[in-house]
Amino acid sequence: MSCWRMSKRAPQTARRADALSKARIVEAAIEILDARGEAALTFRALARHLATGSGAIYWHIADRNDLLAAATEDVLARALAKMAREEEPRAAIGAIALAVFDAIDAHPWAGAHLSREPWHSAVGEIFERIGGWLQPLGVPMDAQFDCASALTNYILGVAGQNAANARALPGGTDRKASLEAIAARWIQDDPESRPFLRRVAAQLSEHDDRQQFVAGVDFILAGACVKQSA
Amino acid sequence: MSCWRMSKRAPQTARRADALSKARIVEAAIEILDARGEAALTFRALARHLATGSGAIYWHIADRNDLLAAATEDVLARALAKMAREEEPRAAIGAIALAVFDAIDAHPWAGAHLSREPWHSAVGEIFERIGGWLQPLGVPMDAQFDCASALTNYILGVAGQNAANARALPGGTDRKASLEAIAARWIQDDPESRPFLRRVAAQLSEHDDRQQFVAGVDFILAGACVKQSA
DNA sequence: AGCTTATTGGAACATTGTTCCATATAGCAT
DNA sequence: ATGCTATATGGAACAATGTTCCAATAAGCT
Repeated sequence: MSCWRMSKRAPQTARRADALSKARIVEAAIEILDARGEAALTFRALARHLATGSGAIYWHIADRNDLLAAATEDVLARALAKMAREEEPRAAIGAIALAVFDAIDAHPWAGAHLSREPWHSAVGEIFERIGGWLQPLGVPMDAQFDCASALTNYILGVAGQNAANARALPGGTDRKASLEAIAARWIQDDPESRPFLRRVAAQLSEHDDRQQFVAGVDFILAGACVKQSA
Repeated sequence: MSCWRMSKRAPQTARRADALSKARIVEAAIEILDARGEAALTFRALARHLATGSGAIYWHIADRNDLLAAATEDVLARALAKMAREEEPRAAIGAIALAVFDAIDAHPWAGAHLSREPWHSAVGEIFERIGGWLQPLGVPMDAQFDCASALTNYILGVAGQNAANARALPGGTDRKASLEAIAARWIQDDPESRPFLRRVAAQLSEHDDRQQFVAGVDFILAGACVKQSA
């Protein structure tokens, strides 16, 4: 109800040296999320980490979703800010996509949140940054919106999958073995079935996610450039 | 612990006319999911719907996730089965993609589940069906795996977003108004900021999701066909 | 100094998925 | 028919969670 700051000014003067604030709460949340995953972020764990009670936390944030959104914003804004600047359109778009990919690879819970809430401001930022390069890249005017959308959808899709993988393969699990197990289940028993999967099974268990991600971005860009202006 | 059927044969003879079974439970779950969304699928609601107790349900399914997976499998298998058969590669891939899109549009919770568990057997089926057409379509051999992956990622990304939209805009909400609100938040106040988003804001709030989805598929396919064989 | 408001900590609540268990039923052997 | 055993059922009980509530505190203002 009475959320953060209905007062006139921001509370410049801290209550104590370690006073609570949205920023400090988000920081603590990110620590927990990175260390032990999304399921470990409970209000009790967070309160313990901050040496306070859950009620105090609710004074600064609206609810758990608000907290996850703020943590996601934090992580993505930082990643996009310290991105290398590029001059050439294709390289620039690739750099943006990879910055997002790497941020989500490092913080899979953020990817899960973006998939769940695609209207998050970070998505707007990604959409804008990518969209701005489509004209210089030579994507026809009437294809630019669809192209930016396709790229955003693709990036969010990969984000969600990375988050799912991180959830399923917590550190220490043998990635290759897990992928082989999935491939085996997909291929099924019948030796006639699923010829395509059989053919690419080795690639499935050995491929590099990051490299494959870039390949997908390149497909979309190449396809959008090829498109004839109507 | 003792999951379904450790007995020698399947229980051919039903206990009662309305005996419980995994199929009946999944059917009831789908009814609840379609009618009132994913959050409404609780074991208590399900037990009430089936006029039984939650313990009885656990005899047939492992846990909530197993139930969602089975419901997703059901819905997607049905959609892929009754798909129109196509002869031409591009049309065939489009038809597969649209069958998945439409199934998830009708059952957004299934999209959410697929995003959360990309190793679901339905994803294997989609991957295989699409992959099988890439050779006839003319996608270079060494690009086929990446192309099928990109398409699958893209489809799952859109699936997740559709699920999120359905969660945020339950029937009756004005879609256009909601999209305009998102666009306004994304564009921010500063009239100089976000030029691309400003330019496409109208498209953002008026576009057709299904048509835009197809455009994205076409980009990926066109891009994959253009790619030079290394 | 007193008063008001912002903030805190933790108890209490409602709801969830899941487990447990006492009971009932069907099929089978005798 | 009659008991026996594995299968199946219904609902109570449990642990965990997000959220709300509230009494107590500390800061800033007059």
